[in-house]
Amino acid sequence: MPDSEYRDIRKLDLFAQMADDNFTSLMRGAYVQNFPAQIELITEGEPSDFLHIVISGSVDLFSTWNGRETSMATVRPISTFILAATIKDAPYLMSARTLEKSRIALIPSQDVRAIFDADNNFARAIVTELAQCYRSVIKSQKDLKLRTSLERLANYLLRQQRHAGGGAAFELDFEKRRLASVLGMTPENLSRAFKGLQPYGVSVTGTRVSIDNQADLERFAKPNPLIDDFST
Amino acid sequence: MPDSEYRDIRKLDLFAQMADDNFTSLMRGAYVQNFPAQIELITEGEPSDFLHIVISGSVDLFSTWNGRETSMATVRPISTFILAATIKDAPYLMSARTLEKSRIALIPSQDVRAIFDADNNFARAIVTELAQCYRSVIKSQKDLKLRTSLERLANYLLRQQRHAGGGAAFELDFEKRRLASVLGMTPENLSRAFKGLQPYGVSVTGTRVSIDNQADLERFAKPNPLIDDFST
DNA sequence: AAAATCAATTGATATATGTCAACCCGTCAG
DNA sequence: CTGACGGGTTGACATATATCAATTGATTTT
Repeated sequence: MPDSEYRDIRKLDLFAQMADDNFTSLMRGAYVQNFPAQIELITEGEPSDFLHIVISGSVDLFSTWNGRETSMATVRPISTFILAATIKDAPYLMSARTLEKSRIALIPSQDVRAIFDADNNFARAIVTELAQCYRSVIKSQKDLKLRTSLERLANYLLRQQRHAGGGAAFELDFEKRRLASVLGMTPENLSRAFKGLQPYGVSVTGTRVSIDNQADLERFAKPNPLIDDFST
Repeated sequence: MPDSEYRDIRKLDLFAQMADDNFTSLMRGAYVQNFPAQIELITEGEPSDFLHIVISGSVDLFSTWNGRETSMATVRPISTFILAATIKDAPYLMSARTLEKSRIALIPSQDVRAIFDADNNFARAIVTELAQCYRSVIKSQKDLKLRTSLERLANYLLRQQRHAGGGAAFELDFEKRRLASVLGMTPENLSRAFKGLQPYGVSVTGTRVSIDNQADLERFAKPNPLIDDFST
């Protein structure tokens, strides 16, 4: 692993405070691999052998049941996924596939658990990370249960806009079919939802979105920090 | 606080392994109170001043947005809630109200965070607890996104049946209107869903449910451990 | 360039779910 | 006893969302 990657991983909240020895030892056991797009990295139900870190590219976390599939989240550099399964030594609840060519570090789960037992700072960082993950899913759950698909899209656009810097025009960072799945609707319905937001000043061309009437859209979307803020 | 309660709380996974001194110190700062039914204990958005422990009774965790309300979970003795907010020192994402007369212990959040910093066993227990909570919400999310309301009800009944000991007949432990909210549907729709399960051998009288054709119902519900098992 | 592919869109239609109003039936207070 | 209340149910209807089939448009392959 190049030094720059090593340092980038070290900077993650999860690893920043742990003892040098322990971090080095974790990394010594790690594999780093380049994967092409559309490779299934893990399959739900399997034992959690590795903690994964996305170094570059992006990864889709999804789940299936009875022939249906839904996208649960997208992981972008640099962050980890499958932490809860690793810590609990329990089966993966979600599958993961690369969305594009991606570079992934794999840390054996038993190493993570061993260092977790030995390094208190690491253990604390894991608590913070898990609490963050937990709260994110709760927010997503509220989004799903309290809003219609049109409202979910409107709020997603506002979040994405802010994430992109706040300008009136920005790019979707999803393929639309996957955005639909993340938002809990069909691609057809997403197309119609975009049209449904036209009266509020939303226009779309390809992946480029432009919000022409910020106030109108916000009045409709009613964004709420307890659902839409990433940080809290 | 009576000794028996003290010991029951001590037995919780969250507190079982921590040092005696630290547990005692946590409990010394705790308030224990009896609340009548339908009291709002906490309101989403407020700072998380206390970690709550339900000693007896039951508590509904719910959220609201734009005049709508949805039930997120029910907490039954003996367990804690609002752990993630306490640890992150972040606002509550959910509100909580008593469903019946309930006895609740309140531990000041800053005490929890202080002991969390001082007691490694406690910190580890928190990790396990949070990982568990996180995985529960993920399962619930999968349930919501991958299943229709009829399928959610069918699987809920199977879970509840197992929880009640596995016999063909058992009691719902929810008021139906709240069950509807937990399952993400309206009370009217729940009524119809129960009827929709009659062909699979489900009959309901009041809160008593009887599953007359286990195999048929399971064939329809297709329960899956990665969604429906509590433990994993 | 022609053909093949695939995401995105559109229209027609079906299904799922929500809403509203009415009613039933227990419980409880007067 | 009686009337008010509240949860649950039912029917009629409205809306939201999914499904299916066809088309478009862009991109890649041959």
